[in-house]
Amino acid sequence: MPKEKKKRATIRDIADAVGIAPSSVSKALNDLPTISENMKTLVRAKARELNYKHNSNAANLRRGTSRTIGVIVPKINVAFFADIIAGIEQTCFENDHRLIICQSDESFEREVQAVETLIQQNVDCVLISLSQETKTTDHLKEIINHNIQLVQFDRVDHAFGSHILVNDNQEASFKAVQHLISQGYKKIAFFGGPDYLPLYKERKQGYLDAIGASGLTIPYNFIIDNILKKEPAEAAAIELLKLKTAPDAFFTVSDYAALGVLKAARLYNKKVPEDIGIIGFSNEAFTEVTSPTLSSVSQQSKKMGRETANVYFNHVLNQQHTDGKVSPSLKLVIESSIIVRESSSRKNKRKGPKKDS
Amino acid sequence: MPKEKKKRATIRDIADAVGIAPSSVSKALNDLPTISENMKTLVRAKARELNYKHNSNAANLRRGTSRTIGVIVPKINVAFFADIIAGIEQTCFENDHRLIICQSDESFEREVQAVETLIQQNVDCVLISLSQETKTTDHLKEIINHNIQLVQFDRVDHAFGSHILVNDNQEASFKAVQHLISQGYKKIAFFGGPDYLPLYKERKQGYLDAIGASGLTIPYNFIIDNILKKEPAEAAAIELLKLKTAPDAFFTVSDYAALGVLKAARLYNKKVPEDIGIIGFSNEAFTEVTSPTLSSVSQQSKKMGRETANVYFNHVLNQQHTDGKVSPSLKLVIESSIIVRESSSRKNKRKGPKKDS
DNA sequence: CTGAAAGCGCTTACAG
DNA sequence: CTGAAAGCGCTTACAG
Repeated sequence: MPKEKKKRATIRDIADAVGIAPSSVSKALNDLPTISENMKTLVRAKARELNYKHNSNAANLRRGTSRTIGVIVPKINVAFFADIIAGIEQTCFENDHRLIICQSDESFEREVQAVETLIQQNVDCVLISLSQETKTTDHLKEIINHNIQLVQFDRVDHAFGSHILVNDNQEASFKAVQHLISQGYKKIAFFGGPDYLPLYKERKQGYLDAIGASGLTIPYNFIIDNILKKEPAEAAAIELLKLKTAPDAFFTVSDYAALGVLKAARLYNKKVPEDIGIIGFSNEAFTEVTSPTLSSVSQQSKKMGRETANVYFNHVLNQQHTDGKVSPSLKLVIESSIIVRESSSRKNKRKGPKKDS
Repeated sequence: MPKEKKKRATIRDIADAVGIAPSSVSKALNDLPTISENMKTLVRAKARELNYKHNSNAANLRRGTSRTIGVIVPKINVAFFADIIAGIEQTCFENDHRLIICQSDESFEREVQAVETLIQQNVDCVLISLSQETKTTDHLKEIINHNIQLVQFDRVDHAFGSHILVNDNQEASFKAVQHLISQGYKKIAFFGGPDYLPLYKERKQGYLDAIGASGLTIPYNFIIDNILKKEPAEAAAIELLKLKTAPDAFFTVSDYAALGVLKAARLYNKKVPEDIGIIGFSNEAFTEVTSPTLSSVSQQSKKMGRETANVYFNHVLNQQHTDGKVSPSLKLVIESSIIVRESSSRKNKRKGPKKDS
């Protein structure tokens, strides 16, 4: 065997070997109806023999479409985004599209660069969740300017006219608190996030709505913002549990905070869920392994990824094929689900909660 | 504004606008020394004005190289692989390469398809961690046959001649057990994985080596295979703790198993780390939030991702540039680090363990 | 320093 | 049903 690099086989090689024109080879490989079955069989056999691989670069250039989706997320290795990416990948695979992944690392500058990269790569569609630093959206306009489809998800700019996919934070909180009430808890404390972020504002509003709808009265000091981590949650829970009228349940907008509450309860020898109910948010992996296991709100992140990609595949592509018109921007909301585990199951104890996959 | 799709600007558009040849525009934009600074400035200004974006597809086709890396992992949304991908992405970004991600979903068939896809995409290099189903490597040979570089990581076929990057499982276990011994634990039990997998065989050997080196004697029944989850670990630990001569420490090859041991210890009112020492493996996120926090072996997955990509960027590319020779296959081992937390810190209690990022 | 020409490997009207 | 020709947007010897 000679050592020199063997060049990849091209349709021309197949054409020469079979004794037909390259254009016919192309049509045969693409299974166009204008080629005889006989010839297709011949061509396919020769292609296999020559170890021919289709050259996407060339085809993309010619076609002007790349069958590639680009996705930009703040962090690839945060469980929420990793799950979303897994969902997107699955849907892309089903639709025979490639996936190029960029991470902004929460930097506006890197996000702009990522957009630039994806435009250069000629992707057909960009799926993006904005970085924390992102305040302007000129770079998103660039995407549109280059006739590339755009779908925003989770961290979105509502003011920018694109398809959008978000969680139902408010409704999810509402349901979480409703669940606690259904279990007989009456004095439900709330540990929120920084109130200036829409996400946390919504989660708080859902709590307030559920309390309001139930007719329960909650003291002001049961509602505390900006408690996302374990340690502050533990400290805050201890303060509340000291009170004469202490909470009998906690709804926290973070699972880490729920963990802190759990520790505080243990310190006070309060039994969970008998004396104290707890439900967190995000359905982190550890909620399944604590003792007791922690109830939580699942954002169904993998499903969210699938839905995001499907906005392109089902909605945009179909529209383009059928009427060629640009459809108005979609606003989709992914329904969260309440994962009931031990920490909030005072009645009708369940085994084997639904798993989020 | 007219509604028709505006075409992307090309180098020809710039050429016409500036009044020079397209080839000169290309050279100017690529900053080749053969073009005057004056002209470069002119061209760049016009490019910006026309909102020109480089077309990677065209350039790749012409150059025959895509500046794109392909990566195939079993699961995108498993923390270990998500971290590895984050590391790979970071290194690709630093080296101005794109990243195409495929997941085999532990299916051999999908892995073969992913390889096919990446060859078609003309990637310059494939980074792969094999699926559980993968027993043959003809598809890897295909990669080589198409002059594409190949680096295997973590789940590798040692027999296949490619660059390889793996963890130091055996050495890591050795160090973990050594750590327990240094803390004064003497009767150290081992909960392993399925013994037929090399990974777990290595971890077990490391344990045995450390015990052997220390001169300690361990009863046979302290060594139990195939305990990876929480519940079996809890049950097994309970059985051991019942004994007259019970273990005073547990090394488990999974953090979930460590969690089960922790629960068993709590049941027996054994204090951790005073009465019982525990160290797990993988440094899962939850090890930081349990009470007490769990010591664990960190595989430094993000670093592993960076190193994997760097095999291509530092080693392969450099070799190609300097002497053009194909270098022999590299075998790299990533050193794990012992993350000492509360569950094994009987002496010299530390605060703030090193974080794995 | 600038330009004309060829060509990367496909696909797609168009002709026959 | 098959083929000849043009061209997608670049890059790169080569000439001047």
